Amino acid sequence: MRLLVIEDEHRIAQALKEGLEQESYAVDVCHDGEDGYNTASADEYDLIILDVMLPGMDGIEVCRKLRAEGNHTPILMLTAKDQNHDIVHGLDAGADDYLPKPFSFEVLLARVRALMRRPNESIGEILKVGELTLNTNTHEVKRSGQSIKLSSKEYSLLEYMLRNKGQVLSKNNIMSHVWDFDANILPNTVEVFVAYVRAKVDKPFKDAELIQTVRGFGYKIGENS
Amino acid sequence: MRLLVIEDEHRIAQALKEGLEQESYAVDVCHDGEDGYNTASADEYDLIILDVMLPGMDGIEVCRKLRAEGNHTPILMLTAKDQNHDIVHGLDAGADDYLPKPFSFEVLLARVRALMRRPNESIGEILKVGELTLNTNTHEVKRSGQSIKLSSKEYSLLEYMLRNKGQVLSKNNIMSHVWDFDANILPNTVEVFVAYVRAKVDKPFKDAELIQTVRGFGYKIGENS
DNA sequence: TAGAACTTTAAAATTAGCTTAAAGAACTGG
DNA sequence: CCAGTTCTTTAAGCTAATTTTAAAGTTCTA
Repeated sequence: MRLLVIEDEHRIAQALKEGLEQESYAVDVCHDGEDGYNTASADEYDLIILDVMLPGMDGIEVCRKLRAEGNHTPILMLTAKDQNHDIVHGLDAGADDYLPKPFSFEVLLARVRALMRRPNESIGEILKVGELTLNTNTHEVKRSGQSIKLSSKEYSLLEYMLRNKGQVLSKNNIMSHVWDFDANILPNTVEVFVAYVRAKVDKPFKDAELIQTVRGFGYKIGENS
Repeated sequence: MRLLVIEDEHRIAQALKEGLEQESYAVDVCHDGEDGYNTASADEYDLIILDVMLPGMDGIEVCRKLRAEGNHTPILMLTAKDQNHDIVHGLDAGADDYLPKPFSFEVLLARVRALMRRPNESIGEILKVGELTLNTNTHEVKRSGQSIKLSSKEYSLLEYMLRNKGQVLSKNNIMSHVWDFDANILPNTVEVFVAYVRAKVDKPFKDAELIQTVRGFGYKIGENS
């Protein structure tokens, strides 16, 4: 779990870093709002500990900007004692929690744990065609309940086709979307991989063939012709 | 939104009820732990405001019992001022938040709003996959009742995987969540640590291998393929 | 029915991941 | 503060799986 601490007082920042590292968290530190904001939006953290009072851009502002750009990383805000308006503003700016200074490390840790405890909410996008499903999170591919094991390229090919189901995809199109840029591939490679995927996804099942050849144009995945 | 207030001081309970009703929440009140616990487990509330100090069964106990029976209703705990151990115990018992008395109504309202915003059903602090458990509080890791000793990095890696169980995590993803910022690590380091964790967590146990390699994509922790 | 378009097969080339060993860091107990 | 220990990281060799190519076989259609 990787945390970002945005706190201008070096003494506190250092203490937090050390204490949290003791608890086996990976911790990065920024000392002003600007820097903190940039770091937070550039990298994916699991939690941000954010001081309200910061030189330049303050904590509320940092928080608001991160939320505005769709960043949902949990934020624990450190507020000055008895500054209720900080708390209210902070929470309204999208902070998930606050901790009034001064606080004991033990309490901080409990708050951090509580915030980390949130759901595994990753919304697994599941691509489907007929009885075939592909879970983009777990990379699980199934047909009629039966699990299918694909290699990396096979998976990429199938995923690409499913994301464009019903459409006819030319070999060139497939080549440029499934292989990378500098990948000098022959069209035959696509044919071979289509065959591999068919062998695992279509052949073992009696019902409709999902992957269809459109002679002269390319391939298509879909339920019926 | 329906709230339950469990608070023995009638004056405070009444003030909360009125204030919250003003905000158009439906509010029920209980005056002791027993009654509060029964009410909370009988009916489905959207939020429970729970005083720690209660006659009979105290707030911590109420909280623990509700969580034990799988109730995930967000709980905001009211603690006595400067009783840090209350806070820690409360959070560890599964409370989602706390508010030290005395508090302004404005702050309470902000906390209530924040909790309501939060996705329900936050995961407990014990992470599990099959027979494997990891206690994020004590850092204890067990499989089939047997205690397993992990180093700090090994622990971090396993925790991260468990928090994202079922999902395929690329080496890069793992690198950026388990190691910090300036950590220049090779992907091979991840491979080595996965091997270490496997050696302690999977190898000594005959049953299913929990940590799976998804060739070309990364690693996944989960019960079955 | 000839030729283009696709399929299949099998072998060669490449790569990902595992293992091992050893160097360097960070702790620990005296 | 130092020596021994444990933990973290790198590097290199190995294996097995995947990717790619090439060539021979089929099918379709004009």
